[in-house]
Amino acid sequence: MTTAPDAATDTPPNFVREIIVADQQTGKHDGRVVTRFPPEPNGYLHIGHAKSICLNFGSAQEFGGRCHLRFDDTNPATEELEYVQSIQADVRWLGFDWGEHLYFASDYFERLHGHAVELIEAGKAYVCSLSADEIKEYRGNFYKPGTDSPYRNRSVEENLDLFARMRAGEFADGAHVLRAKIDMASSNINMRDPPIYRIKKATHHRTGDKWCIYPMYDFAHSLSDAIEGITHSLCTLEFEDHRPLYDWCVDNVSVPSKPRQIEFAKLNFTYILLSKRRLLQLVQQRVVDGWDDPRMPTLSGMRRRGYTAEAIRGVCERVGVSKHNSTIDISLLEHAVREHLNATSPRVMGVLDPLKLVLTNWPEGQVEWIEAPYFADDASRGARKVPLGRELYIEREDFKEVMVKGWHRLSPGTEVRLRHVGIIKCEEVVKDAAGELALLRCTLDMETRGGSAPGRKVKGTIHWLSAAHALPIEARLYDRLFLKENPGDVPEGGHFIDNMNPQALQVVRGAFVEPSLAGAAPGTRVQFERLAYFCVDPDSSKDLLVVNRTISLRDSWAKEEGKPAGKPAGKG
RNA sequence: UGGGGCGUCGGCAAGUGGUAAGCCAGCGGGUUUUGAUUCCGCCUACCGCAGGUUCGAAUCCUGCCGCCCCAACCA
Repeated sequence: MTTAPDAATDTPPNFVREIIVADQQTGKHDGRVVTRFPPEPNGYLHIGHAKSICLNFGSAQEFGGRCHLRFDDTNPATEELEYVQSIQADVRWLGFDWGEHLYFASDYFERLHGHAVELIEAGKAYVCSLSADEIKEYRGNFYKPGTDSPYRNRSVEENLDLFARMRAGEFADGAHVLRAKIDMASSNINMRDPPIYRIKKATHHRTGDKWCIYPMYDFAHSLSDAIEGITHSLCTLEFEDHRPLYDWCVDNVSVPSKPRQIEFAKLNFTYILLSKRRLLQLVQQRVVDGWDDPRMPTLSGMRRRGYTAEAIRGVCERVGVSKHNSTIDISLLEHAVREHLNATSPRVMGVLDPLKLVLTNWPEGQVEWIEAPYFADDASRGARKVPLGRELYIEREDFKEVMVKGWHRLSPGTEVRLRHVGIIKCEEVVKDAAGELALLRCTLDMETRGGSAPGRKVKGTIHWLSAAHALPIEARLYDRLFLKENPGDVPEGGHFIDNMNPQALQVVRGAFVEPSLAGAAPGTRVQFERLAYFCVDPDSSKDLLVVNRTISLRDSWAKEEGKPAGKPAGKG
């Protein structure tokens, strides 16, 4: 009994992999592994889908199989071409490739229809003319078995005729439905003669008006899997009750293979909402700026925000695959994002809230271009030149007029290091007429140029910009979209939108970045040293760079400062 | 009054009869020209509860308890 793949891929073992390994060992499906990712094109993909994508494509990859991308487009009322395009882009961005295997359930409409006829001919399906309400009534409930439809015993001929006329468009929506004849007394309500075809006179985004009857999920999905030779059909937990019906469909129709449905728990995160219905509301009510708003948990939103595919794949891997309904701590996602960005983002300097600082002993008009490496620990990864002049901007937050214990940035009379430059001392604090802090006058210790000097030690290093060269930017600071750990937890009479974080987006104008970023392409990711990771937004123009804060750096000082006092403050 | 799942550290999650991995979070410390990164420690879980089988059980059996899903002509 060996589960060798684990060690090789460094991914934790899980029950799905175990099943596949066991199937390969027993020679089931001749050892082939064919999976599929089957989205309905009725919305954008979000991070919850990422788990399914990684599982399906990942399993196929791992076992030398293939994974199909199949659109489950059987409900023309909710589906759109825009979604089929965005879904493909997102799956590709995540790093997966379906090769030739792009399919649509709608491509099987003719064939599925044939299988429906096959069922009718075998006496295993019938046209039911009860209304939706009546069908519901006849279905019974959890405790009461259903009762047979009065149309259950229509003759094969009549069923065939009726079904043909349904297809021909002779009847209005809802007039008839084709039902599988299974067992109205089953303890599993899905088996109580489930409808498998309904009349829906709607234009389909691919088949247009060719059809006015459409197959239902259970029938279309199971047979599509079988038609494609899917071996392992991975879906989420809520479909467990559907498995008997899935198997019934495959077993009662002449399809070339017998796939196995396996259910796993879907992904959930604290502070994130992954309900398609609700995400759609956010978009439609314009609470956000679209599906790709960087505050959205959609793959397109996260991409625009600066999250990387590697990070998202990484979380999916760490999270594992099980049958528990679980909610992952959002910090795991944040960790994965920081981890990858830390390893890949060039460091540059940007100032979000500028405070002017004058180096009084720096000659007026003199500019020095300092060579600064993009990665402090690896010079081979490149460098850029940063201009240094007499007038600088530093982060307002890095100056405190009144010292506090533990503070090691700038204060009147204290020293701090200017990154890549040397040690400066704050000699004078200048205020404006209104008494507001206007600028700092400092001196640069020329003995410490470069940043260090024997015997000199300063605890703080701050970032800065040459005022004359600083590039104006618009910084969009993003934060969690919801304040509640479970955004879907809404009090009586409340709305989930009430749980939103009004500060989830703060637009900062009047921020600056070093000139090396001039003309940076949208999608460029960098770290603003000591602040956060940023990503250049497509809204940027030649006049104004727009950057999105992907995620802030961890900040143990802020945490320290925010701590409640250990003991009552001393008096006096 | 039904059926289907699931219960292992704060959050995930390994473990499949031999005496509880790992990750995230949290806490403490070292290094550091990012209070970042990194490194080193700590986080002492009686495995939902109660019985039973066994030399030995998180792992097997029984009974409870708790949580999730299911009664669309949605997927």
